[in-house]
Parts: sequence; C-alpha cells; structure tokens
Amino acid sequence: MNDYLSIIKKDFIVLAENIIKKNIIDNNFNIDNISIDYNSKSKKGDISTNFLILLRNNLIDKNFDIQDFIYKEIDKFEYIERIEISNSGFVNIFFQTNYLFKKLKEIFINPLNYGNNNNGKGHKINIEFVSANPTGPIHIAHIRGAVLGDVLSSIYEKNGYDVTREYYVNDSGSQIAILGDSLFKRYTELNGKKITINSNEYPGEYLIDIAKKIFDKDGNKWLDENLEKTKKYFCQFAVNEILKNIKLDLKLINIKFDKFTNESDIIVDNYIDKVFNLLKDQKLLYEGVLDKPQGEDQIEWEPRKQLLFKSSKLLDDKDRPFKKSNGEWTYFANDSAYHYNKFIRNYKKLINIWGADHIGYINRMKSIVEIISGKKDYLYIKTCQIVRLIKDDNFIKMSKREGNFVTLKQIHEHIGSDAIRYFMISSKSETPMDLNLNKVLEKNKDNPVFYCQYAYARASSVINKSKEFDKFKNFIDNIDKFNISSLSIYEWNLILKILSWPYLLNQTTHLMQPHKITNYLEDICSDFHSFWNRGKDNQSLRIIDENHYEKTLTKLIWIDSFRIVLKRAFDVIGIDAPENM
RNA sequence: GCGCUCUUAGCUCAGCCGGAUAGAGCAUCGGUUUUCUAAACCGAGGGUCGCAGGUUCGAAUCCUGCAGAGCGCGCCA
Repeated sequence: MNDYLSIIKKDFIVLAENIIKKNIIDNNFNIDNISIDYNSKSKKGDISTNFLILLRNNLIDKNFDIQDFIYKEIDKFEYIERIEISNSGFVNIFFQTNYLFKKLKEIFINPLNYGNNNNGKGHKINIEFVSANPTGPIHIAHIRGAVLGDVLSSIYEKNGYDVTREYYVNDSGSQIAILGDSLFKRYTELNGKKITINSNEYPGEYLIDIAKKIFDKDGNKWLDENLEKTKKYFCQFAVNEILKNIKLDLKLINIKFDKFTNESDIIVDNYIDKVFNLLKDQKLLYEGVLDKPQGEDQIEWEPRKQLLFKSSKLLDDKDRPFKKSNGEWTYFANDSAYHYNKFIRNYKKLINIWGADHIGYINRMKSIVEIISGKKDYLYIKTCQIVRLIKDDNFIKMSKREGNFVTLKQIHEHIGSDAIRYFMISSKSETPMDLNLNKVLEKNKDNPVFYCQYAYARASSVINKSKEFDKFKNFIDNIDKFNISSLSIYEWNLILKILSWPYLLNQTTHLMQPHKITNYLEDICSDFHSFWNRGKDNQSLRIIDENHYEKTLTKLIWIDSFRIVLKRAFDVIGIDAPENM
C-alpha cells in the first residue's frame, strides 16, 4: 500500500527499529502502539502521532535528548514540510503540498481500483451469511446480516482476497417436516377440505401460493398417494419454492451467493463421521448427563444420558450434546460436519455472520472448528443485533407465532435498495438498531444516503459543467499543468481525506467494521458541502473560472478525485452514484 | 443461576488493540439564496461517557465488582 498514511507509518516503524538498534530505547517499546491520527478533531497538523511519547517512556538513558534526535531524523523525510511538538509530546506533522498533490494525481492512473490492495494475496476466504431456514420469506431479522455479509465480502475482495459468499440451506430436520405438513394442509384445503393450522406449524399465506402451484400441476393426485412419498414431495417442493423466492428477494438488494450448501448433502456425504472420529481420537466425546438449565420454563426437565462434546475443555462454559438421547445427531453435530466440509475446501479463513439469537452458540462452534482445523482463530463469527422498525413514531410489532414479520420485499418496496443497504451497515453490527422508516425516505440531510449521494451529484455537476468549455473538456490530459498555490485550506483538508481512503478501506477490513465507511462518507461529504457553500460568499473558492486555466484545472483534479473516492465507497456499500438528482 | 452482547447529549449514533479540550446528525434557538444543484451552509446552547474501584505519564477506551437492557442456556434450527 502506498497511500501517504501507510508510507509514513512504515517509515516510522523503520525509524523506531533503528532507534532500538542504537540502544536508545529499551525492549518495552511496542511498535504496534504507534498511532497515526489522521481524523481526530483535536489534531493540530495534517496528522499527529504519539511516537515521541512512546519513545520518551522507554528511554534507556533518561537524559538523552530524544526530541532533538527526532527533529533531526524527521527532517530527513523529504515529504514532510515541518513538524510541531506539543507540550504533551504529540508530534504534529505537516506534509509537503507538492507531495500530496502528486499522490492525488496517482489516483487517475487507475481510478477504478483506487484504494484497493493486495494484502489478501488471492487467498480464499469463505463468508457464510443469511442462511435463513427455507421455511418462509426473508424478513427484517435477516436483513442486517445479509447486507453486512455482502459488504464484508466486497471489502475483502478489494483487499485482494478470493471470497466465496455462501448460504447454508437447512433443508433437513423436523422443521422442514413440519413445513411439508403445513404445505400439505394448504393443498388439501384447495381440494375443499377444512383445515386448522396448529401453533407449531407454519401459518404463512405464502404456503397457499405454493400449494396452488402443486394443485395446478397435479390436481388432486396427492390426496391418495403413498404417505411417505407425499411427505417427501411436499417437503422438497416447499423448500425449492421458498428458496427460489429467497433468492429473488435478496436480488432486490443486489445480493448474490456464489454457493448454496444443503444440509441434506452434508448428511448424505457422511462428513459427520469424520468429525465424530476426530473428536473420538482426541477423547473429546463421552456419554453423560447435563445439568438442569436454570431458565424459567424448564418444568418438564428430566435427566437424560446422551453423547456430549467436551467443549468446556476448549472455549465453552459447558459441554454440549452431540447426539440426542434417541441416538440421532443433534443440529450442532450436523453443523460441525458442515464446517468440516468448509475446512477441507481449503479456505484461509472462515467467517460466519450470525444473529444475536445465536450468540450462545458461538463458543461451541469455535471450539469444534478449532479441533477440525487445528488453528485457534480459523473461524471468526460476527454477530448482528436486532433491528426494530419504527413507523409514525411507533415500533412495528412483530410476532413469530402469527407469522407477521415484515419481509424484505415489503421494506424494499417502501424504502428501496440504497437505503436498506446504507442503513444496515451504518452502525456497529453488535449494537441494536432502530430504523425509522419515515426518516430514511426524507430527501434532506436527515437522510445520510441522500446527503452523500447529493454531494456526488453536486461534484458531478461541476465536472459536467466544465465540459461545456473546450479548454477544460479533457482536463485530465493536461494534469501536469496544475498550480497548487490556488488551493484553499478547505480544499487541502478535503484532499487529505480523499487520500486517506486506501488506509481507511484497509482498516475497515482489518476490524471488519463497514460502518467506518459510512462514517467516512458522512464526514467527507459534510466537508464538501461546507466548502461548496463557501463558494457562494467567496468567488475565489468556486471551481470553474474561465479566465484562470491552471487554477480551474487544479480544482477540477481534486474534485474529480473526490468523485472517484465517493464512487469507490458507494461501490463497496453497494449503492448508486447518481450524477443528477 | 450461568454465558455472550450492549449502556456515550433530550433522540439516533460515532469515537474503544489507552492519547491532546469526548464528536456528528436530529430536535431547540438565531442567521445565509441575482451565483458550478439552498434537497445545502454558518452559528449558539446542550455531557457525573450506567455506577464504584483498579492499572498508568495519561482511561469513554484495558481490568475487577455492581446495576440496567437484550439474546441464549438437553432430544428447535
């Protein structure tokens, strides 16, 4: 990475290593603690660093004049204009403006890839997300994980990883059997029978539509068929239809998966035996009885002997059942088999996105993947807290029992793809989110999606305006005729932020926190709107000035690079970059 | 009871592998349009960073305890 922040950080590390070699500081000095602060409000320079404070604290000879030493060393950095050292020891760094503008020009070498890097070196990683049971449509509880997984995937791609977006289809087990039964009931209803849907069955009206398809195709033929054959048929038909609709719904917000893995295939291919043997060899399985859980409604609990996984030896707080007391594998056992399957597909790393209701499941899964892979942090699990919808100042009430979840399709019809995608990643996924459906539709600065897209449209309008003048038409061809003396402090501030995009993108990936991107967007767009309005009072701050070619050219260069960065950020989030609004 | 996650301005949230005076938007109040998009901008007020200790040059950030909220806790997935 050769953005200005990565470069200076690297140079500081080299400098620190030299200082260590010269026996000026002791071994307690930790290079990782060097901060490069480019975005704090309190900073006094272009960037600031705690470098000197750290050095001071680790001096071997307390009388050594480290400050003077640093002044002299940093003087050798050709891209630094000057530094100022605060009383507390922060080093405030000012860059050479020529250097910064040179960096700005580099953006145009390959604008579509600006900010991308190859840290991933083509390594394969697997990101599994959504994986909603194919028993009903995608709804509000799935959306946050869906967008998060997709955005994380695209971030990893831009960091040079080969990403597989994967969906695990739970197409087996008792819930699917119940689904098949519910569908069959709807089918008999179409054939004139009166039905009642039990509380554990699926009441959703989508099953009526699916039943109609079978009825249109086969008439009443299934009423008298062999029961086992019928059950199997209705299960499969239901899963296929529902999955088809899930795919269509996800497509509405531009989410596509590279791979769907069926639980039934994992079972058929017997991966579970492999995991079973692995655990047996390591003596991590035993027949035992779990303690009574302490929840409220555990009245019917009675002790039962079953096969347990000794997950408490690893990361978990208690052991977990691997087989049911009737000898069947538990869901956890099947899921372990699935993770084994992912492991042998040679991924460098697995990432799972889970809803908050699975938090209690994390440690057992990480434990077993540790056994499977032999690596400590092979599996990373990112969790999403719930989203509550607010409309007209009230929470929209949802009940699983009544099946009245707000579906993705409904939300999409209401607010559209851009708003869904933007808002779903705009806060830290581990924090519960309230989404106000009225606010996200507003076309004003209350709505950050609009606010950022509007900045893009404004910047585009200048670029388009410039094309009305022959001399500015192909300004990029004359990129070397710039004159940076015409730039204001507001513009330098924006240029610094534009140039921090590659660093930010890399940091976002490292921390797996896409909301950093929306924060960045709102920050840089706010500065842009602010600058724009200054041009109303101060003619010299306006971009296009027919009579001053070099000045206009220079401004067009930075404003076009601003557009490039916004476009890259929009691209990662997956929202539109409109030139007109 | 145990585990995990969360608690920052009236509201919604950033900031968290320790760093300078804790930031933004909304809401409230007051200003700015003959101009490249005012769907915008500028300014003001607003804080015991849940509480209490600890670690240190320095804590919203790390550790411990406590309180509150959410999720979960054997044959559901």
